[in-house]
Amino acid sequence: MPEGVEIEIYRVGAEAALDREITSIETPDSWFLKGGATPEAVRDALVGEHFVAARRRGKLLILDGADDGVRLGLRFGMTGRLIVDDEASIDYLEYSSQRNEAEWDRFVIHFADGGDLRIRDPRRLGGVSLDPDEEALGVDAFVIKPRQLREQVLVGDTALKARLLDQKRVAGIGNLIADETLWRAKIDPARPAGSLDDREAGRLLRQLRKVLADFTRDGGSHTGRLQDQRVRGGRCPICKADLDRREIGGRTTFSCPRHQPVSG
DNA sequence: CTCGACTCCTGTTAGC
DNA sequence: TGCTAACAGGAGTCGA
Repeated sequence: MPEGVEIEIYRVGAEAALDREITSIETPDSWFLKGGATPEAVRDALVGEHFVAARRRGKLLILDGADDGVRLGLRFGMTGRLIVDDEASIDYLEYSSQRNEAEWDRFVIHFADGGDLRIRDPRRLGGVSLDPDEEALGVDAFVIKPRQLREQVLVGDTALKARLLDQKRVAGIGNLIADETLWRAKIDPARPAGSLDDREAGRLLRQLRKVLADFTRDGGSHTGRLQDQRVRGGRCPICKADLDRREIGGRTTFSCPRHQPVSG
């Protein structure tokens, strides 16, 4: 599913859409427009415009227009894909359909050269907004520093995994990245976020960076070593112990009771 | 302010 | 075989 890793891949793909004149906007699904945006407002803001930058903060993809202040925010939910000129940056998305139907196009930008940029999202959990609130998101997971992790994430009694999924504290981590990172760092997901010692905090950040790099290289958040075993009856890829399956932070959570002991 | 519970969405899959 | 219900999780809202 799209987590920060997929959005980064989308961002690179979106660079192909820069510096091209926008001639029309298709909004076949008005539900997909968020933050009070209307089809008319989006057209007024974008037609005749061109994008000059594709940025990412967490799971939010931001396209900057050439005019001052014009920003388009793209969200992909758990099943949304970005397609530029009929080229999808990512073919496979966990939990999404393996089919590829044009009827799932929720938002399309047409360029003067005949190409286009579109969001194809079967489950409609993504969305498009004008002038998204970037500051509502925490520091991006790809660049978070040890001190920021300590002060913004590793605090309080809330389960560590719930903290990692809280986009206001650190942006870009979804369920699969969280489970893989905690498993590799050998830390129990239910540990109070503020209970980690310095060694564990260091391990967590080191593994987070490694997971993000590995997943980006391998093509998505479904490429983790734990992924195949994130099913009922799954076993730890290292020690073959039966994995624990719990709900933490409102999300299904798999962890190894031997490699991720409750006490640090 | 925090934080858990609930809700939204729909393709896929397990189970009868 | 055909149907139903459960499941997946990102993000917003709400109430304690």
